[in-house]
Amino acid sequence: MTCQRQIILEELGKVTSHPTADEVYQMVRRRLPRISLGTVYRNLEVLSQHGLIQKLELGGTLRRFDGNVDSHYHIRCIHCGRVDDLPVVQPLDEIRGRVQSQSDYRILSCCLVFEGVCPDCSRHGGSSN
Amino acid sequence: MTCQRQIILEELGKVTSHPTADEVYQMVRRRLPRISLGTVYRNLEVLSQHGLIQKLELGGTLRRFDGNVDSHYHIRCIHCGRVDDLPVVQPLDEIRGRVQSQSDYRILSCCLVFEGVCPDCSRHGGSSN
DNA sequence: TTTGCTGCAAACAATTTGCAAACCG
DNA sequence: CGGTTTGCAAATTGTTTGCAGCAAA
Repeated sequence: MTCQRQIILEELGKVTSHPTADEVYQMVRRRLPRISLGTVYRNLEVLSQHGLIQKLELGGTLRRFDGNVDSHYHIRCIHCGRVDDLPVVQPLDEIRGRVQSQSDYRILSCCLVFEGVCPDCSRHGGSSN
Repeated sequence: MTCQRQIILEELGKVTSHPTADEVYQMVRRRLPRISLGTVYRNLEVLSQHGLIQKLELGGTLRRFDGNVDSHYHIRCIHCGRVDDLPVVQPLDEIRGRVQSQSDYRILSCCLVFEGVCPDCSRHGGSSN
């Protein structure tokens, strides 16, 4: 656990915004101005493989990262790209168990992803990215 | 509906393999040797916006396309990247309704994505891509 | 001294775009 | 004709990699 890795983890823990790799880079750079984007990518990868953060691949172009490793749902705004957490209305483990019994894959994980329009974009007619 | 667009749609309807854009390009090229990859991308986009096909963003690097537009689950093998359909153990509309009542997003769609190891990769110890 | 990590820059892969010609209505 | 779509090639975007120097064990 290098200093860079530690700080990346800390910064991710501070926010609930599901930042992209580049956003993490910007956040971390305030504390480590000389860190490189490559290092950020490498450490995000290592951290997620150790289960300390979650790598989110929710569609849209960008990969995002989440300091909250508990299993939960996400929703992405198709207008602005913002990603939020959703209340869990049913444990995914339950669905996963039922699917597992019907599939000959060995299931390792599952995620439930919603797409929609966030409150801000609904209000403003949803301009921009 | 141009000739190219028609053929792309037809070819997608023939398979259940969730091909990538490039795989669609290879399929279509057998019938239209002079079609370009750019045209394939453009038409896949148009077709999915008109709800004639489904664009899948299941994680992993590649975007995939599905001629089956009914709402269903998918599973992706983390070893070989193969994508299969799964038996639906609970309608997504039901979960979606429950989430909608708790969220201030306007929900447009949702998808349930599983990750695991496919039977082939399980057997062979799961080499390769 | 070996091992792993960094910053940097170049490489990559998937997708998108600009453009002139071809096509369609 | 006017708008759309095409093939082609070049550009863009997000991410990964090679490498030489550093730091820690």
